[in-house]
Amino acid sequence: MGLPGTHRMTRSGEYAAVRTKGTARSGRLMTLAFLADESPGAIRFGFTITKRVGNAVHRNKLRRRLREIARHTAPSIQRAGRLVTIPRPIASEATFAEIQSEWQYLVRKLGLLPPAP
RNA sequence: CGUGGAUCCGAAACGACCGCUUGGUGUGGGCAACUGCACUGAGAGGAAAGUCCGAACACCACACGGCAGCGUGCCGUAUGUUAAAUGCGGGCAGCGCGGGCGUAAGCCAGCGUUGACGGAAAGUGUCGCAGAAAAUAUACCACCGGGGAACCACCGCAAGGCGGCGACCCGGCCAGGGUGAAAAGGCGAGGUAAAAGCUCACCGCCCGGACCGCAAGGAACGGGGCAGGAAAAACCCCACGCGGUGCAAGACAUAACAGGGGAAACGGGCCGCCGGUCCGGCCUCUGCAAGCGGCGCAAGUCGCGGGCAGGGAUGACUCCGGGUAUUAGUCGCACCUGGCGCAAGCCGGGAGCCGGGUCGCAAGGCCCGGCUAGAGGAAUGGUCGUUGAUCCGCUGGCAACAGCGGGGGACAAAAUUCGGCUUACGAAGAUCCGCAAAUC
RNA sequence: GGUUCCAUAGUUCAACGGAUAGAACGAGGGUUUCCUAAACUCUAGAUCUGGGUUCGAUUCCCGGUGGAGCUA
Repeated sequence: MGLPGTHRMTRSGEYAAVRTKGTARSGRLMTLAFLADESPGAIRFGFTITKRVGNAVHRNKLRRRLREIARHTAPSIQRAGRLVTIPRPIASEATFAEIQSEWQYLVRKLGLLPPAP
């Protein structure tokens, strides 16, 4: 899994709820969707990597990079909820720094982090 | 030297920081499930891929009979506990190369290469177009022989005669007919009115076959005028093999009725169908028996009842593309109150490798010990730095190459395990072999 | 993971192993109309890919690619 258990999303119902009820922000490389939880708790992350991205090796690589970014950013996010990341196929060709900066930019647009100084 | 093929090796290296899954030990929390911390070990491939074969293993009733269906298909041998498969050797057939013999048809040996390589004289069906004809060899054109209307020429006064051409009829009849992927033995001679294996020589072919070979098969010799085109990756026939389903198989958590008979109307399973059979249910009988009640001081006896069903609170889980309504199942804890059941939990350790012992001449057999990835919205990683196989650009140089800059490894990731097959794949290296040679 | 199946014009479907691979809708051009629609007419356009069997392959066989269904 790559993330502590409290930060995981494991059921397809959760993904569906976030995509239909949550608010989404799109960038050049990916789309982020967020759904706030009523009760307090930790932020939970999910990743949807479609087969259009490539074969299993490329999908694994991309998911691990996104997971690593989320792992480093998670302590800064105070709100409870569920956040789904859906990258576009071109994201597999981007560098780690490009993915990281866009992901954090989209997270700020969703109001989960204070604006960049 | 170049180039091609096969097999093997190999799958960039090192470091720092931050993480994930999991085994063990210690320790803390919790009733438990579980969870925190510390230390220590393990953590993708040669194809993990495609899912094309096979095996292990598991369950279904240890696996019944027939039909259907599916698979395999030259021979020997080795490896593979068996299988799938692979290696080696051989046979036959096709193609290519050059050579020898022969007037030629053709034959002979050699080298290379290819072959899903049982059967087309068991049966059914197919062979478009073209062509006279496409599988029963018939009709047609043309040819040859006989008869011969009409017409023409000649002779004759005429009747008529003779000759030519010849519709048509009878017979010969497959040698010729520019087609086609394929045309029904070839070639030479004889033969004939013209022809034809009609006859003969040679060659080919078919049948039998001494003998050789483990076998596939080869073959001296003898016989036969020659039938029998192709395709079975068309149906099919023959031989051999196959019970079904796949880890989403399944197992676990003491026990919680047993046996006989009947009916043949029900359900399920063994295989897709039929037969046959098994299990369950139904009816009935016998035995045992929880519980309740009556009688009895008691042992006991009589009757009812009945052999697994019902309800509730809370938390979580299973399931779900979305919505509404409703419901089911499971787990832990607390309940009557245990069990059953269970998709949650847990197991799924099988097979392989290494070492030792022992038996054996050996190949190898047996025993013991150790090692072994176990994830599951799916771990095995992320970032940075150094080095750099190779590549790109620029400059210099005839060239090898040198300098500077850039980029930085191919294909592709376990999902029960193992053996094969197929497909994908960067660089370097190792071994063997071919692109021939020799003889007649 | 396992298992079953499919692939033909832009789309939906045809085609005993033998035409120039056919039809409908769609597309483009033309006729008609003041213009459009409708109608009529013409045209273009395809066998997923690589081998094999066969005289000949969309069809039969074997690899590959892509896609779909079933299975808790």
